[in-house]
Formats: sequence, C-alpha cells, structure tokens
Amino acid sequence: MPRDTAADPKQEILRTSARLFQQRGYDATSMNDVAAALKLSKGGLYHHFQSKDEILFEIMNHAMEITQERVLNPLQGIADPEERLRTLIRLHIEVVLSPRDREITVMLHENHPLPPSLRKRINARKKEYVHFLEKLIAEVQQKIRTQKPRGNGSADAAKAKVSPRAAAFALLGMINWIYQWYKPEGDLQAQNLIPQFTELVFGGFFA
Amino acid sequence: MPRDTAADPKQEILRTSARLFQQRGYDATSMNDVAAALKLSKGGLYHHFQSKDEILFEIMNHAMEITQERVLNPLQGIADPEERLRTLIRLHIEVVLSPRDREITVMLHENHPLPPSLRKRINARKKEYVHFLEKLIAEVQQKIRTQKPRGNGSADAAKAKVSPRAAAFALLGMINWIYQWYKPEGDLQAQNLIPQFTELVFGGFFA
DNA sequence: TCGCCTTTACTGCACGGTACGTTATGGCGG
DNA sequence: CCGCCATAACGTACCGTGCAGTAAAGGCGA
Repeated sequence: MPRDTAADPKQEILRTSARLFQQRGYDATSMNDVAAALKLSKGGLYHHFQSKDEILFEIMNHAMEITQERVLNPLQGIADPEERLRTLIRLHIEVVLSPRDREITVMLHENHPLPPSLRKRINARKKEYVHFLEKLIAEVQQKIRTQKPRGNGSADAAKAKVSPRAAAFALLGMINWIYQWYKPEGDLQAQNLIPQFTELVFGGFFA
Repeated sequence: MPRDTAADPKQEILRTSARLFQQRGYDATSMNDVAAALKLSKGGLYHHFQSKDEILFEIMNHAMEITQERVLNPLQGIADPEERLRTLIRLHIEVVLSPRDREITVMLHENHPLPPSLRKRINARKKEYVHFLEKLIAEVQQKIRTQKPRGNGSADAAKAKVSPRAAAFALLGMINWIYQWYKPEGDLQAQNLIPQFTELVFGGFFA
C-alpha cells in the first residue's frame, strides 16, 4: 500500500535510499550517506530500520507492489486482448516515466546483493510478468490472425515466425530500457512516447 | 585491439574482473576476490594493474572497442540502408549473445563509479551509437516510403508517426535488454532470436 | 638477471552495526 | 495545572571488520 504520505519517516527513508542506491550503487552508498541525505544521524536511521538489508528488502517489495497496482491490476477489467495490450504498454511506460515510481522500480532491474529468498521472489514475479505478456501477445496475434486473412503467401514465406515469447522480451526491452536513456527534460515524454511505442508494436518500425 | 590471447595475464585479469564485477557488483568485489579467482595473490595482481579503478577503466575501454569492431566497422561496406540495419541487428545481437563479449560489454550498461572523464567518454560513445542508429533508421524509413506508396490514407491518420529517435531507443532496448533475460541454456539463441527480432523490426509484432 | 610472482605485515580509512545518553512529547493522576 | 513517567526519535562515540593499497624480502624459472 504505497500511500502518499510524505510525513511517514519510513517511506521517506526508503525513497531517499532508493535514489541514492540507484545513483551510486547499493554497496557504494553508506548508511552515513543515507542519514546525511535525510539530515539524520546514523543512529536515528537505525531507529527506524534494523539494517541496510532491511531497507533494500522494503524497497524491493514496494517496487513489486507498484507494478502490481499500477500495471497489472487495472488490466483486469479489459476484455479485448488488443485493448489490454495497448493499455499495458501505456501503464508500464507511465510507471517508468513517473519520477516517484521510477526511482523505486528501477531497483528491480539492477544487480543487488539480495538474500536468496528475496532474489527468488523477484525472479518469480518477473517470470510471471513475462508469461502474462507472452499469453497476451499470443491472444492478440490470434485475434489479428482471424481478422486479417493472409495475402500473398509466397512473400510471407521468407519472414520469421515471431513467437510470443520473443515478442514479450522485445517489448519488455523497449519499455524497460527507458530507464537507461530517459531524461525528464528530454523531448521524449509520455504524450509522444507512448503513442510511438504503441505504434512500433502494432504497426512496426517501418509501416 | 582485443587479441584472443589467453596467455596474456592482463587480459585474463580484465576478463575475470569483469565477470566478478558483473556478478557481485564492483564495490562488493574486493581485490582479494579477484586475486583468488585468478589463483593469484593480491600483491601479484597489483604487479599488473595499478589500482582497482584502472582495471575498471580498462574493462570499459575494451567494451567500447568491441562494439566498434564487431558492430560498427563491418557495417561500412554495406551501401543499402535496409541491409545495413539488418546486419546491425544481427551483429549487435551476436555481441550480446557471445559469452566472451557479453561479460565485457554488459559493463557498459551498469551503474559504476567512474571518473568523470571516463563517464563522459562512455556517454559520448553511446550517444554516437544512438545518432548513428537514428540516421540509419531514417534512411530505411525514407527508402521504404519511396518504394511503397501509401494506401488508404484515412486509415493511417490515427497512427502515430514514429520518429527515428524513438525507434532507435526502442531497438536498442530490445537488443540490450537481452543482457537481462538471456540464458545460454534457454531456447532463444542466435539462430532463432536474430530472425525473430529482425522480423519484429521490419514486419512488426503482429504482421 | 629479470620478470613474475608469493608472503607477510602493515597503514589508514570506511563500513555496518551497537550502546548509551539526551530530548521532546504525550498521557495520566493528584 | 503540574509533576512524573514512558516512549519515540534521535545524537554521539564506539566496536570489530574489511577494504584498497603499500612495502619489503624472498623464491623460482626462463
């Protein structure tokens, strides 16, 4: 339950820690760094969280919750697979572009020393998302295939058949790579990026 | 000049360091860890490299050279833009999938503490690659536009115009995200992945 | 002889975490 | 209303450990 409560010191610690971990790396960010950024002492920090590990643990849990609530849950009311995929693309990109969500969710994609059980949970969640996306893409492929009968069969023979799995990884790459290049002051923002990426998926790069 | 010389201790140190840095993170990998993995002492390690920083520096330089030699240089003899783009996709994916190149080049995409000058150089190289790709995609768009006259204009009005820039980032995302999900023992390997990703680019996800 | 180590010991520093003291605040009872 | 107490939320000083890097002496093999 990520409540927007700037008055909650624990949330503030998590947010600041996530930002510093992302900027400098987990191991290169000391608890003194985090404390200083919060204008606390280290002792004050340890009043709220038992260890540095616990902070990382909580950040990861929070990041997984964001994806669940912001992306996956709103899709459940959408029956049409194509519409569902379009909405997924939009929602996922919105999470990546949102400053608040970005600094937390980027942590899911970086290599952190995590306890095996947490690492396992995160990997399981990632796999679920991939499978979900894979199935959704398969549905959309099926739908489009029954709506548009194939023409000029011999021209299509040279084209590779794209598996939903490869397509799912490609789409995740397109979206999640945004963490690497996105700039809040750049000219690619939600209102032009989402339509373009959606068009790349549905119309191709050169349609 | 990355020479395939397993007898070159410096190269061996760089390779092993890159692997460990990638697995555990730069800061969480000690010089003792690196030395132990090489069956050396720390003192022996410092005989070859002056500092941990220097090792990281050399790894990064090497990674940039790989991209230049393996991807960009071979493209120069190809006149046709579409052919050039197809080849770029193939070569870039091959780099990511090659065990030797992957463990070095992945370092380019992780958040390491780097001296500002090296960070600046890497960012400049990345930008060059993006610009190169952007221009190439624009050429292909232009070529395809002059070859295939647009039909049913009103049906196209609802489609977003995809800028070469957005397309370039999307393509880089597709390819570079492979670092995140690829498994040497998985069912997606070069011979099926390259055709599928190429098809995704040229034919779309649902063509 | 020289390159390439090993071993040992060390330095200075920074780290995560701990222990204890202090302060501010709220609640309660006389 | 005020004193007292409990507690949360700190701050400071400290601990033990591990780090990058250094130095010196010596060994071994080509």
